[in-house]
Amino acid sequence: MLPIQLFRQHKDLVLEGLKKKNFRDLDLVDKIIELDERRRHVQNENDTIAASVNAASKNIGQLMAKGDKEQAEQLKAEVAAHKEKAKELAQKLSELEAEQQDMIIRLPNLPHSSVPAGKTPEENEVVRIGGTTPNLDAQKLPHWELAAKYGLIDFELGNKLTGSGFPVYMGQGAKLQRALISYFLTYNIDAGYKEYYPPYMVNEASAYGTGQLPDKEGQMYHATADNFYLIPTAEVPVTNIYRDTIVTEAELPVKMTAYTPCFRREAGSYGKDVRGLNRLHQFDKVEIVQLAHPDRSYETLDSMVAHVEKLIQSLGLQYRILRLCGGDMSFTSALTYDFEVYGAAQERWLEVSSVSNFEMFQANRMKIRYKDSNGKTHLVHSLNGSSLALPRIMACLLENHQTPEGINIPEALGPYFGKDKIN
RNA sequence: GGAGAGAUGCUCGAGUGGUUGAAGAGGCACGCCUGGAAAGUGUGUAUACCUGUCAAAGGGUAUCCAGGGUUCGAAUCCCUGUCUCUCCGCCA
Repeated sequence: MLPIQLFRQHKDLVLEGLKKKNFRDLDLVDKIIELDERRRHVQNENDTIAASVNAASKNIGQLMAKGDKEQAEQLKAEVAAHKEKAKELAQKLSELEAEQQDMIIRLPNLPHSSVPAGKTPEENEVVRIGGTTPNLDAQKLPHWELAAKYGLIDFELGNKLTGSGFPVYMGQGAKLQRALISYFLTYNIDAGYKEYYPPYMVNEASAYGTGQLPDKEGQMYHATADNFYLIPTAEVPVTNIYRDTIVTEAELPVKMTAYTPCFRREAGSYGKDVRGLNRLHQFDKVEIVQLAHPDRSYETLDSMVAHVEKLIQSLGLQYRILRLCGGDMSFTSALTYDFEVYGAAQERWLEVSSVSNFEMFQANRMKIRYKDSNGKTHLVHSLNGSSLALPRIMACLLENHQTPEGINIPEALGPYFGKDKIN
């Protein structure tokens, strides 16, 4: 949610940003500004009348204490006349506040100046490509066949237990999963991130805080009996740890990491995109989240990109980094880098991480602030990224490191997996 | 799931209708004291919005879990919800 001050002070920037993000309903901006003026006017009236009622009440109290009943009764009658008007204004004010909130909440975050214009994923900018494509022979297999060949994952069994998109990992497949989680977490912790193990379900307030609600409830599984949502990413519970808190400037940046499974309904997707591990309803992910000083959040973003890049490199995978164009960015993001890894058998790029700076968009919703040396509070900037999403990493590890003798496990995973080959 | 108790500021904790945004204590910050420290001592220490201003100071409104209600006036009374604790039941 954009701060209202931004509309009042920099309307042009708001409009420019919204256009870049391909937001259509630009009239909303003027409506918000107009509504804001009305709201302030009404608040002024409301405050004035409330002040007079308060003063009169105080007077009545003093008169009562003195025993001057007559005077008190007279004042009461006077106040009663104001009361109706006061109630009306208070009602009006809360209506206007709600209306304003409803409008602002519909506006996406503004893109950073470096975000390329564009509407579709094709217009994303390739920042760089790293790693190398393995030389696989003609017998190369896609990961779902490798998974079957080595008994790593049973997709059919998942269908039986739950439904499609809920694979069962087993044997060395399960172990590889566990090894990846441990490796990623340790890697993050070594870089100064504090590990958290959060709930897998969140309440409405949390889902609202990171921007899943309203509007995107269709993407989450909803436990209606208790009104909880299964988390679509660890970002939700982890960022909300700091909801409604004020930290000192010295505490920034706050660096957090967590492993969680992620649950996504992915309604409407089907076909070859969802083959094997490419798209699941439940998958594992290790997430990194930072709360940064507004002046330094882009340095933070760069450092997170470098951090994720190094992690992918250590797995010996070919990857590319994209800077998303305005139209392909998420609602809440100001700048997003996507990491894609090349699946050498499928011959497709697969997204394995998305590193974003949300600037103050989430912080404003969640009221995450810091206090500067003058004692003034400001919103922090929030950032997050995957490091990393497991299924597609596993898919690419299987595909890219396959040999006739088995699947080579990258050296970095040795301490966690305990073997250098799946066979 | 059943019964009961409770939710106050950074923390503890007082407060059952009238200058209570909130006593007291602790913590923290700054000053004094000191050769330096401790002790002592003084001051300060919530958030949002409105107003004001180049900034600020200042003024106003709201907030004592949340949302409603009673009242001229609510932290204090009533209703609903949430959460916590204790006991019982169940249970990995």
